[in-house]
Amino acid sequence: MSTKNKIIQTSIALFNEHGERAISTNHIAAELGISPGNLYYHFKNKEDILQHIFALYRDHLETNFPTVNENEDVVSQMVKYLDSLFELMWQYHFFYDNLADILSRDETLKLNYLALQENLLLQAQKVITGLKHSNIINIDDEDIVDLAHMVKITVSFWTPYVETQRPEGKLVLSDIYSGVLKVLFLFKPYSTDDGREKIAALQNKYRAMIVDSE
Amino acid sequence: MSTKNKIIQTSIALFNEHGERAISTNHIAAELGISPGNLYYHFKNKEDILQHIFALYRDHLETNFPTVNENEDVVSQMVKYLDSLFELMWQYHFFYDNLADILSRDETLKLNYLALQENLLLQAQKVITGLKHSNIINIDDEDIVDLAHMVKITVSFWTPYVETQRPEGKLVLSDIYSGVLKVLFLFKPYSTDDGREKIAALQNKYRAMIVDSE
DNA sequence: GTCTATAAACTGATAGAC
DNA sequence: GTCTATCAGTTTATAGAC
Repeated sequence: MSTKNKIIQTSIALFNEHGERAISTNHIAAELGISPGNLYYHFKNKEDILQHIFALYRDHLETNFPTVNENEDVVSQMVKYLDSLFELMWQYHFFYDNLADILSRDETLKLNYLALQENLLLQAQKVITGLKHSNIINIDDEDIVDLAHMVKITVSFWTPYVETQRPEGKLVLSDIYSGVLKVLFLFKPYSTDDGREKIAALQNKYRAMIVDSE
Repeated sequence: MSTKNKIIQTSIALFNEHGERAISTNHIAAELGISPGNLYYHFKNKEDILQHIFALYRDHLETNFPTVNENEDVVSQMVKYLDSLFELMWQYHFFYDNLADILSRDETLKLNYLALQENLLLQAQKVITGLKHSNIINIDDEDIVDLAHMVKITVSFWTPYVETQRPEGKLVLSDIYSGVLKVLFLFKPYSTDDGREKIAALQNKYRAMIVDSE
């Protein structure tokens, strides 16, 4: 792996472990066993590193946008998407632990973040519309945007919520599953008779996975 | 006002304006026109200031816990509570902009925060149970805890969500109202025929308030 | 590409005079 | 209670040698 890539990977690991704020460029260099000068040869500054990390995150996200496979069950497609989404949030959770702060210090990053958010809102609306057209849920069209926002808030802030609700703030694998369950919970009250069963089955599956992983 | 109080109030204002991270004890002293030494006479360190601010926040919150006035409409009691809750979140929004980070640096603060959270979860459950017993909503008892968590996430992260969804991150008064609307939206799919009307009436009221305040 | 050395700026914090 | 003076430590960032 190139030094540049090593710096990015080590930064992500340290940021997730100790928080972005607590980690200086010196820490990153020391962890890698390289000099601070070398780090600054590869990156203009810490902001620059954060921007590269965000680009990586966005790429993961955009290559995993929900597929529209007509032959496959809509619900299982959605759950696959949710699954990879929450895992991604786990991989980059430091970013959401400090979201408002990080974005307020870097105008460029903020603009990139905003562009992605617009995309994600549309994506969430598409998923909800798909569930509606497949008769899984029944929701007024005028409520779709609101529900999409609720899904976004839940996904975005699930990791900081979990971390701040327990004495030892470490995230574990089962937290991903309970995040998926929270989104299913948002859909549940809108479910049709048909959808209710499918959602209940998924809930049971994820609850079992939580128990298994402990 | 005592110097100690002035330091707290100025700190809240500066933290909300520029973010907690960007504001040092030197900044606070300079803004007040006092010396850094004087600030350290009143507070042991920056953590100490944050703990005092949190105590203030908690006191506001606990004196505004939802009243159980049997003679008054349950829904309007709840909305009054939501209203003051979101206003409080606005007054201390810097705290939630950086929640995971701030708590990870101060064990004592984290424990105080956790104790409050337990209380708030119970409080949210009580409100939901109240709505159920008044026949405003219809919800399975086993779903109440999940819904309470969703309400908590929504209230806690509403201000950072709004700030990070627009180019200029400043919060305005109407953001409080749309926060209340988001919580009403969470209750809506559970509403009974009777409750649906009451919730719709409130939605209209808050939507009008948003328009008026712009 | 990488290292050493180092500067400039800032932060948190304290001692001692008034 | 408040100020001046000052410290030790940290962070970001660069210049110049290898």
